Amino acid sequence: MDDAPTPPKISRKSLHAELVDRLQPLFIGGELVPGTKVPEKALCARFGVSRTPLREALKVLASDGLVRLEPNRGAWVTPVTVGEVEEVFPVLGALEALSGELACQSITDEEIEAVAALHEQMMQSYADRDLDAYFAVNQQIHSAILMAARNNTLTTSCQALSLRMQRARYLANMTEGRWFAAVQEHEMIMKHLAARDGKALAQTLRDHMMAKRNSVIQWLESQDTDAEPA
Amino acid sequence: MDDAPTPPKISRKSLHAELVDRLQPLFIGGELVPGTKVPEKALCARFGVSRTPLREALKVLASDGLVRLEPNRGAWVTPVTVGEVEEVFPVLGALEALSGELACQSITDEEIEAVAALHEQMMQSYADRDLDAYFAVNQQIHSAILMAARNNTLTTSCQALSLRMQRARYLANMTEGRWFAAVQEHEMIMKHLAARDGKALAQTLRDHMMAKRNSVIQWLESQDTDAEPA
DNA sequence: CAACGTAATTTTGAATTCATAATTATGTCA
DNA sequence: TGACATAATTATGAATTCAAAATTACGTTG
Repeated sequence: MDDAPTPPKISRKSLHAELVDRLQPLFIGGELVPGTKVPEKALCARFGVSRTPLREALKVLASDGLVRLEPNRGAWVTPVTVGEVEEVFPVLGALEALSGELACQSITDEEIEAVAALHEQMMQSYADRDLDAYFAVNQQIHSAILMAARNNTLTTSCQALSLRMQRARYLANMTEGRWFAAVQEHEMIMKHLAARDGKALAQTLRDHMMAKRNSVIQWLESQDTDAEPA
Repeated sequence: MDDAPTPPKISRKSLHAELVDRLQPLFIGGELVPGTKVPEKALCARFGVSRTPLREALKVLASDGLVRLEPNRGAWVTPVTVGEVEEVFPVLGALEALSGELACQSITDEEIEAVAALHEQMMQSYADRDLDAYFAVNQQIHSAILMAARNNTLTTSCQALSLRMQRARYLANMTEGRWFAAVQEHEMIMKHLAARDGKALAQTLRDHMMAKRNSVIQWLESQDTDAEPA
């Protein structure tokens, strides 16, 4: 039957790029723990590749800030510090604000409907108290807005920074109060997007980011004071 | 005398990082021409290194958008297209706007004086019609504001994008009118910074970026119509 | 037995090697 | 001569190898 009229992929991406994609989830998922060493040898074995492409991938991840390369001492998973979080969120806020403004200029009615559908789905996840599902859909919404901004550079920059913060956000169990507030912020986001009010959407997204920032920092600081006096 | 009480550098940075630093100027300086192939072999010979660290450096530069890696076809210098410029400048504008806002919150009187000195120097370069000096000091001013923002992530993101645009900006000979306008924009920037008016500085920096964007695009389009009908 | 110094081991960084893909050169035939 | 097919060459991607650095293990001495 399928005598290959379409080669599954004209050209598989190079090994190091594949590895970058496969390693990222390990950071988000918490398998690679901030502050610990990246087990080069184990990862080579796991993915069945030699050290050359793996080390190339680590260089790229290092330039994205996910790992830190210490000369002659290997690669370490970048620790999630209060300082880092304080730095990254404002930048992310500025970028998301821009994405909101641009999205309002270019988004189609169909795309707005699609975001609205995701929004409803997220509200359902909130009602169900399903945090994993909530996070996943939340991510999709921000992604969809980014897509509607029609700016690939912006998308790339956002995603790189977002990745760094996601490991923190995933760990940081939201409080009930913060979760409720986040949901309300998303109602606003949806409203401004539907009205194509770029200025308002930008400001709401920026505020949303800063609120997330505060939430994560609060959690980080509570962790510090919990763990320190052991 | 100096029997090494301080080793010049506790540890030299790794070869690939050194290469990244040494390759970047070749992009800005125009030695590596947009759209052409990166001469891997020649660069290895030039820097006296093997292909491994050079290829690692190329992976990093690719993730910064300076080169494009085509599987099995090597590395190509990313072409400077109208589309790219239209994408990057707004992002750069958002980031510089943030840098202005943050700088106003943290900058010291001494730092303001230092920027003012650079500003005067730039004005002198303008009076002298010394474009190279003007560009160099201009770069330093933006850098100083970024430094005053006290946000390393922001600095890194800005510089990576700025690098991509610099090759275009360097090529794009400013018109007399544009140069005059840029100088006036810088007068505003200086004024708002001295007054620590974050909002106003942010807006001015954003406008400044968009004006640069238009200038570069205009030049790019004039190039297209010049070159195409050969 | 604690602190230090030395040797063995492991890990890292970078050069080299090797298989494969792409490009160029050469030859053939209409 | 020009279009195509095939062979030679070169470039690329990734594994392997090797030297140097760091870490660990061990033994010595006070």
